[in-house]
Amino acid sequence: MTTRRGRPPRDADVLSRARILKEALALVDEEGLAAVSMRKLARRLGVDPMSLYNHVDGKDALLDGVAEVLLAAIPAPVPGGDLRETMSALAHGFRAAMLDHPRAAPLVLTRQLASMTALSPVEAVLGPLLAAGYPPDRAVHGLRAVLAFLIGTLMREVDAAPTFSGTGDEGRLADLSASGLPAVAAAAPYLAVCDHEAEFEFGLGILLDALAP
Amino acid sequence: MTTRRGRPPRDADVLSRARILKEALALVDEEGLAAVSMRKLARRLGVDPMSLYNHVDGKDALLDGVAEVLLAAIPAPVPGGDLRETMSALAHGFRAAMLDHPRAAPLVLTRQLASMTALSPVEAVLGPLLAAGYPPDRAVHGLRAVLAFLIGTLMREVDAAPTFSGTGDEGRLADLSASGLPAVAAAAPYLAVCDHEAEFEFGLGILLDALAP
DNA sequence: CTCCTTAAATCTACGGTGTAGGTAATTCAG
DNA sequence: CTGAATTACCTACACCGTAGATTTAAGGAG
Repeated sequence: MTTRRGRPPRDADVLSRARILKEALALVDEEGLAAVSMRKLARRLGVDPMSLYNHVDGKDALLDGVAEVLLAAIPAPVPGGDLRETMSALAHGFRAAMLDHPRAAPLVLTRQLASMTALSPVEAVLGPLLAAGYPPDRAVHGLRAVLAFLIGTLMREVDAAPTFSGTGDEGRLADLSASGLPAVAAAAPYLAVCDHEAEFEFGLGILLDALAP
Repeated sequence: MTTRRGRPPRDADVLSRARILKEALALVDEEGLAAVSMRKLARRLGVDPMSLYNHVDGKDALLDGVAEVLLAAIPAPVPGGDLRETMSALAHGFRAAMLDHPRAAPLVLTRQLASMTALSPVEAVLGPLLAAGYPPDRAVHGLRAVLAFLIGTLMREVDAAPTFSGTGDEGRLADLSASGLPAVAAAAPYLAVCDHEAEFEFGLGILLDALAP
C-alpha cells in the first residue's frame, strides 16, 4: 500500500464525472433517451468526444451513472415513523423522483443497480420491516413485491402518450365493438383515460394493507 | 373502391413478415437485444438488408412485431372458470411466455402495445371482473395493478444475473456490515438469493386476495 | 395477347454511432 | 530531475439505420 503517484485531478480540469452526468441528464430530459450519444453530449460540454472516456467507462456506464443520479434524489424517510408511513413515503418519493425526469426514468426502472445509492432506500424499508418483527425472508418478499409494483406502474406512467385526445376515439371504439372483445368495449372509457395518481394509490394501498396494516 | 391491382405476394417470395419475426426472435434469444441489427438479421436470412423493409416498417416496428409474437404465446384461459382462477392462470401464462424468451421479454415489458394481440388477455381478465359485479373503473384499476406487478417482477426475473455464485460474497458482506446499512446486512442472505417462483406467488397472492377473494 | 400497376429483392450511398489506439501537456512523488 | 499518472485531443475503424433508385416478375384490365 504505497502513496499515490503521478498527476492528480486538478481544479482547472474542464470535465468531471459529476458535470458529465448532470449534462447527460439534461440531454435526456430535453431530447429523450434515444437521442443520447457520446458525441452529442461532448458537443454540449464543448469537449472532444473521447475526453468523456477519461471520466466514464463507456456509454452504458454513463447511463448507469445517470440512473444513480436519479435514485439519489429520493429523500430519505424520517427514521422514527411507523412502518406504513415509512413505506408509503418512500414509494411516493420514488415516484416523484421518476416523474421529475420521465424520459430518464426508464434508466432506473430497466437496469438493476448494485450501487450503494440503490441500497440506501432498501435499508430504509428493510429496517422498519425487521424491527416490526418480520422474518427476513418475508421482509425481502414484501419489499420486492412493492418494488415490482412501483416499477411496473411507473413504466406505464412514464412513457404514456402525452394526452389521449378524443379525436378518432369513436372509430376505434366502433372497431372494438365489432371485434369480439365485449368487456374491453364496455370498459373502454376507463381504459382510455389513465388517472395515474389514483391507480398508484389503489395498488400501493392493496400492498401496504397486506404488509403493514 | 376497386379491386386490387398489380402483383400480389407470391409463394416463391423469399421473405415474409412471419419468417422475419421468427428469425429476429431467434437472434434475440441467441445473442441478446443489443446484438440485433437489420444487417445481421438479413445475413441470417440470406438476404439483402434493405429487403426487410418490404415487410417491416423499420427496426422499431420489427421489435414491436417480435413483442407481439411473444404476447401471442400466452394461452387463453378457459372461459368458464371462476375469477381468481382465471386471473391466476393468465398471470402464470404471461410469466411462462416471458421466461421462455428471457432476453426478448423486455420488448414486451418495456413497450406499451396497442395491437389486438395485446388486448386479448385484457379481455380475458376484464370479462370475469365485470361479470363478478365490479364497476368498470375498479376493474380497470385492479387489472392495471396486477399488470404492473407482473411487469415489475418479470423485469427483475428476466435479466437477473445468471447465478449468484457464492464466490466473493464474503467480501461484499463485510463491505455491507461496515457501511451503515444494518438491515441490509442482516437480510443479505435473503437479498442475495432470489427465489423468483416464491416471490411471484407471494405478490400475486396479495393482489388476488384483495381483488378476487 | 399487351399494357400497367404493384410488390419483392437488390444496390449504392449518406450521415451517424461507440470506441480502440496514439500523442502532447501537465502535475506531482521520489 | 525523472518517471508515473491524468486529462484532453485527434485519427481511424467497423458498424449502424435507412433514403432512393433500379431491376425483375407476377397478375388483372383492356
